[in-house]
Amino acid sequence: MNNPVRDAKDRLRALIHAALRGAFGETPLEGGAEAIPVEIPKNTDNGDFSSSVCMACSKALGLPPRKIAERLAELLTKENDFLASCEIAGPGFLNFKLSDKWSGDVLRLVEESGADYGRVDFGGGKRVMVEFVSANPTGPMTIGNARGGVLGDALASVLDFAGYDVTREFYINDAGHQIEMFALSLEARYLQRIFGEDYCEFPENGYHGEDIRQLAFEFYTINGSSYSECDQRTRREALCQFGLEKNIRRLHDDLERYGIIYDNWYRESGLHNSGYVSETIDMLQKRGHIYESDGALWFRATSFGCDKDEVMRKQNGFFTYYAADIAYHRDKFERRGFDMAVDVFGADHHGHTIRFRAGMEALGIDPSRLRFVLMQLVRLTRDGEVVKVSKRTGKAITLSDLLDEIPRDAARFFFNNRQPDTHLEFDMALAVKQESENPVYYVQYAHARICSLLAMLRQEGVEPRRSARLDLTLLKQPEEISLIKAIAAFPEEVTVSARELEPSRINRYLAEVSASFHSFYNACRIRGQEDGLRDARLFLAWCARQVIANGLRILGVTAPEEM
RNA sequence: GCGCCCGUGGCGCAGUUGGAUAGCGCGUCAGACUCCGACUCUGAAGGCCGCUGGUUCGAAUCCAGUCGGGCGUACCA
Repeated sequence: MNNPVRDAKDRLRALIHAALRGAFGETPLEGGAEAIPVEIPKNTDNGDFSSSVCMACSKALGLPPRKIAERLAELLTKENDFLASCEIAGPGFLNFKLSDKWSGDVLRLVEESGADYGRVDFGGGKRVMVEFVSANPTGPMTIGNARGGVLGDALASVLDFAGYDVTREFYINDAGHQIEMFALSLEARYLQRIFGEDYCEFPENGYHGEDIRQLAFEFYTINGSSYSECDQRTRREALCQFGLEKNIRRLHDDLERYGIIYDNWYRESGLHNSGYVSETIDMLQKRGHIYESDGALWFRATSFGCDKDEVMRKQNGFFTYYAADIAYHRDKFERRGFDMAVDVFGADHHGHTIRFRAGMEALGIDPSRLRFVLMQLVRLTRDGEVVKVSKRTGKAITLSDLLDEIPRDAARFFFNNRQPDTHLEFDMALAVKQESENPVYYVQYAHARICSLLAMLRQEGVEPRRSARLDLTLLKQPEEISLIKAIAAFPEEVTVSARELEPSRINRYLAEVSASFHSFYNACRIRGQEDGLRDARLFLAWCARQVIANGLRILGVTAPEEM
């Protein structure tokens, strides 16, 4: 057992299944025990778990739900150490209360698993790649990248916790039109540095940022004017290489400062240089999905549900970004053998999802192996006012600007605090507040409070005891019970987060456990209680600390022992 | 035009494969420490789940339509 909630549900399903067979000789639901609905009721008065199975079976059995419920309840209440009670309520719900053995099992599992409590084998060791941020190497990272960074990183951790073999990857778009523009912009600044501002026109769609000028000047400082006389191509390549390496280094460092470490940085240019892009197009051609028109090569995307075809190779002979991306994703599945690939990107790219899937299908790769997390844009605010630019630079706020102002923990927690597909409001004033209205402090405080409690009792000579020497059935106050339930929910929360690709559930879960702990802490004193009760409660607090620490670790947020 | 996402108390958001009285945080109001960290807790007020119809024992959830907001629909990435 490593998932108490899932196990309890499965066990209840099996019991109900057996009772149905016992009472009616059949299970009228298709799918057998698996299909029996069992859930945790919102209202705790309705028990620990409940089932609406009687309503679902009513028609097939030709009996009113309550009649079915009566027959089942009779069989289900026969002695067993798992169920404490089974009651009939409302239109025919079966409401179950579990015996307190279950609570003890939950806490013993936390003790046994420690830092691994919450790990489940949902992923079955399948290899999954999470590709995220993949910001253009032509400039610094934006706030949007900051959200994508946390989202991707936390998602990767969740998947790891859920039993996948995870690889984090950054895809560097170091080829194509924008890199051309990058090179042209650098060249212009370089030549202007040598021959004066009027020497040449700045390219029309070039990058006007100060960072480009800076890069060109650095290049000049190192190489002097030696590249002013050589042929254009050599000059551009040298400048481009120089600029890219500098920028990629910076992306790497900014992300590291943010707590994000990639397993792999993958270069688009490699796909072109090795001929993999054209090989991929050849493959599509052999399968009959490519045609020529107006001097360009087109992919018949309309055969796969898209509303228009896509250019793969332009009139000018260059491949489109789309062609490279199809090759890149083919590489993920075919050459590197990932079972699943997740792409995290901005909602403004949502049009890609269907086109990417079309490409995979055309290549004979099951498109369901490719999944997407789309995130909406971020709105930065300060005290209710929208913040557009950095006070210091007057330019759009970059990730490193943000980290100059906001602690890493707060930034990481905030950017993951909402479902990806909703617009996220990031209140910079709130993020630095050390008060309960700031959710990250609320959670961290709960952790610190428990640590401090443990330390204090230790000083008084009270060590936490092993569960084997405790009577956990002493924990029966409502606050104790609901804290145990909250702790029990963690593995299932990890499972659902992984299944839905939704790491923000972990934030909400942590806030819940923390609230549950604080309530417990206020209602149930530990110091000064009779030894047995004191030790049981201390153990419960210790378990709560472990769960909070594990959850925070998934988010890449620290779990401080004091604040 | 076509396509995707989002409409839930004043604000920000949850709500699992349809389930019982729609929750949480902030804010508002009223309370709780000579006692384990008050960075905390307890309670109250506050909602036609955008609107209309449909599916059924049962809808915030599924379907159709409609209104409002965001985005996409390049031989850019």
